Amino acid sequence: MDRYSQINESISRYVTFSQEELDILNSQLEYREVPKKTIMLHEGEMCNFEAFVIKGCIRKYYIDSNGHEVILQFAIENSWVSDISFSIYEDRPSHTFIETLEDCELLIFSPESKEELFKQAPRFERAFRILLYRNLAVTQDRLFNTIAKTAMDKYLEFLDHYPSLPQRVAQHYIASYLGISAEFLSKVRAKIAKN
Amino acid sequence: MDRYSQINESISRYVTFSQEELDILNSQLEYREVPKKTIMLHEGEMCNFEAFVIKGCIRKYYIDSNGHEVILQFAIENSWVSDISFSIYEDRPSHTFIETLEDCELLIFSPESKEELFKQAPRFERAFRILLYRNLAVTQDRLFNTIAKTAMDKYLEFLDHYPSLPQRVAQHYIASYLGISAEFLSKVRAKIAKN
DNA sequence: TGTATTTCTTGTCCTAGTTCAATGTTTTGG
DNA sequence: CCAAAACATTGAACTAGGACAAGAAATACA
Repeated sequence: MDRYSQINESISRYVTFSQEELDILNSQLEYREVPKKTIMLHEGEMCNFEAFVIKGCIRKYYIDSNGHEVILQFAIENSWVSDISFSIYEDRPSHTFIETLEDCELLIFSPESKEELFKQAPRFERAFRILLYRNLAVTQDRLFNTIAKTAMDKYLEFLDHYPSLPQRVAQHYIASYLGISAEFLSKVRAKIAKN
Repeated sequence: MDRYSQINESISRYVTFSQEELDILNSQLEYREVPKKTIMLHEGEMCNFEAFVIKGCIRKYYIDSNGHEVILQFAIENSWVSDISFSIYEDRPSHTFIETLEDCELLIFSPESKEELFKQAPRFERAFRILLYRNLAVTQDRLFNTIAKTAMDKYLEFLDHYPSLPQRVAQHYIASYLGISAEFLSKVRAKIAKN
């Protein structure tokens, strides 16, 4: 199976592209294997990549000045990860980290290669806008859940949404994603197990 | 002052457009005045507009099946409001409402007019992609704050970010936006006032 | 202008979730 | 294969914030 088949299928989901256009896309991507527990973006650094996950799992997280760590995203197969917060609140840099949790196979855009893609095949602007739209909708949904739901409901919804992750990543990462303590998640799971 | 000056300035912030292109943009927009307390999008409805606020204030909120109401966004001057959640979780329609809180002057896209814009002037794809990018960054930042910060810190940050809103909207709306109860926000404010 | 409605405050009691600490379990890597 | 480290569980004490209720203040509107 070809290295680009997943990304081509993923990007074709909402916009149809010719083989020629897909070739341009593929030519702008760099394939990279990254071993697990590699920090790809350190705090304070500017994120100069956008990665599509062919295989593996990545977490993106913030740490604030009080040491609060929150996982903002798990990126698994067929999803994208990057940091876009750099330019928003210039005064207080958002201490974002991006770290592989498993050995990963990635396809990587640099800012330049993405621009070059848009230049050579402008219809990709549209596809990436739609992807972004969906990303925003998911984030809003998650914000709502975080505010309105109990820990139990949040965890059940998480299982629904990412059924494979509890087998793949440490439980305290899931707790951090859900915005609850690792201990309390453990108690929630105990309660679920009893029924 | 021209009805379109604000939107033209706003859209030109990250991409430079010719007057001709801006004219195309403006020709696709419908100007509409909407009185306060008008619900522009009811639960279950599909959102068929995207509105730029020239003047006024709008809230967008969810209500879940347990009656939890959460304000997802305040849209004030020079910002956009729309609902994009329709297509994400098709099975459980997201009960989103969009309501004016003040008398509003708006510029409105229908899905068709936006498509027409992109057809006539494709470079707007880019500008709207960048706007979306920023929107996503703001939403992620807010998710982080919601999870990691105390009610007090969230309110102080809110004041910083939306200094005019406490004078413009009811306090319990702000509480709902912050994910805390109206009563507790009142206590937080009392504590701030004491120092 | 006065009445009704909405909004805000304050107090009391209560609970979901946190923190800390101790113990057990699993994973890692030499 | 073993030791060290990371991870998970459980319990006890605590706290941020919620729910409810009742009164005060502000707004709307007839």
